Amino acid sequence: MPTAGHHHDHAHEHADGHGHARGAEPAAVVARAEALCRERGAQFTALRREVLDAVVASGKPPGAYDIAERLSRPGRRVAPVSVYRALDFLMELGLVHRIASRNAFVPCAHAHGASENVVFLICRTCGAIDETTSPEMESGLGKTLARAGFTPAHSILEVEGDCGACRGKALAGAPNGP
Amino acid sequence: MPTAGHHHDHAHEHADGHGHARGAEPAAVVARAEALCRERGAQFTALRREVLDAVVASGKPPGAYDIAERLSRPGRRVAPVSVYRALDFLMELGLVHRIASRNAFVPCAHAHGASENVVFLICRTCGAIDETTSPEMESGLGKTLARAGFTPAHSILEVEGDCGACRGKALAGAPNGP
DNA sequence: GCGGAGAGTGATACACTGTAACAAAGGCGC
DNA sequence: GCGCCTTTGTTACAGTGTATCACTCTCCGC
Repeated sequence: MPTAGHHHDHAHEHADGHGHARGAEPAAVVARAEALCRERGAQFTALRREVLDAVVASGKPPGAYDIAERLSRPGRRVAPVSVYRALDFLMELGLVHRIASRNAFVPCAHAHGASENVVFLICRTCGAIDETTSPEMESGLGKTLARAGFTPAHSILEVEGDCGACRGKALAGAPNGP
Repeated sequence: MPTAGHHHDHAHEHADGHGHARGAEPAAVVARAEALCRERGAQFTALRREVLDAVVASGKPPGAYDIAERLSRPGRRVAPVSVYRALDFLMELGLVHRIASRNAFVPCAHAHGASENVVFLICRTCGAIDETTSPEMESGLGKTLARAGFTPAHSILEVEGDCGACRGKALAGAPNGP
C-alpha cells in the first residue's frame, strides 16, 4: 500500500487517564517535533519528517527496512542507514520508541517528559502496539529495585497478548462459548 | 577464556524473598535439566549441556555467536544455528532466558513455574544481568492491563542501570562526593 | 556574497543476529 | 535389522544494525 492510509486497527479507547489519542494527528506530532528541534538547535529535515510520518501513519509498527522501502521510489533510494539515523534522532527527541522484542518502531503516544516509564501492549493478533503508563506498576517496581540495591536508568516493558478488540472478535467467532 | 571460569561479578545478595542463588551450581542446573528432559521425553544431549554450561558459566551474558565460538575448537565447529536450536530448547524448558534488549542469553535463576513474570536488572557498567521478581509490580501492572482491556500472554521487563556493587565502586572512585 | 565549521545525508561495505531447507547421524521401539 | 523420530551438520540466506568516508547543506561570522 503505497498511499499513506493511516488507519488504526486498535479501536478500543483508553479507559485510563493518561489522556492522549493513540493515533495522534500527524500534524500535531510534526508541530511538536519542530518545537523540540528549535529547542535544541537541530534541524527538522525532510528526511526526518518523512521517517516520522512513516512511523505515525503505518498501521502496524514498521521496521527500519520497511520505512526505507516505503520512502524509496524509482529515482530516489533511501538507504536503511539513513532511516536508522533519523530514527535515532527521533528517539532522542522522545518522538519514537523502539520495540525491542519486535525490532519495530512506534510513535510516542504520551506527552513526553512526565514519566519515563511506559508500557507497550503488543497485540499478537492484529499486531498493533498500544502505549500506556502504569503508576502502580512503577511504584511496585521501584520498591523491588530499591530492595535489590539497583539504580535504574531506564527500562523497557513490553507485554504481548490480545487487545480488547481482537479478543472480542475471537470470542464472537469461536464456536465454543466464553 | 576457554576454561569455564564461573565467576560472578554481581556480589550483592538478594534482599527479597524469592530465595535462589544467582550463580547456581552448574551441577544443580544440569540435574534440573535432566529431570525436565525425562519428564517430556526429550534428550539432554551433549550439545545442549554444553550450551547450557556456556550460558551458566559465562561471566557476562553471551550471544548465540559467542557460544558458538566458545564451543568450537580446531577440529570441531559448532555452527550458530545449532546453538540457536539448543537455546530454543532450553528456553522452552525454562532454563534459559533471552534478553531482548541485548540479544543475549542468561540462565534462569528462579525456581521456574511459580511466577512467569521476571525482572531483569542489567548493569550498564559491569554488564551482569540479575534476575528477580516483583509481585507488587505484577499486581500493579495487572490492574493497568485490566483497565486497558488487554489480556496478557507474556511480558518482558528489562531494567538498565547500575547494580549496587558498581554504584558503590563508582562512588568510591569519583572525586566528587556522593 | 564568501568561506569556514558543523550538521546532515548518500553510498558502500561490513558485522551481527536469526531462520529455512535439506541431508546425515543417532536413539528407541519393535 | 528396520522404521520412525529426534537431533545435529551444513549451506545458504534473510533480517537487523553499524562503520567509514565523501559529499551537500545550513548556519554563522565576516
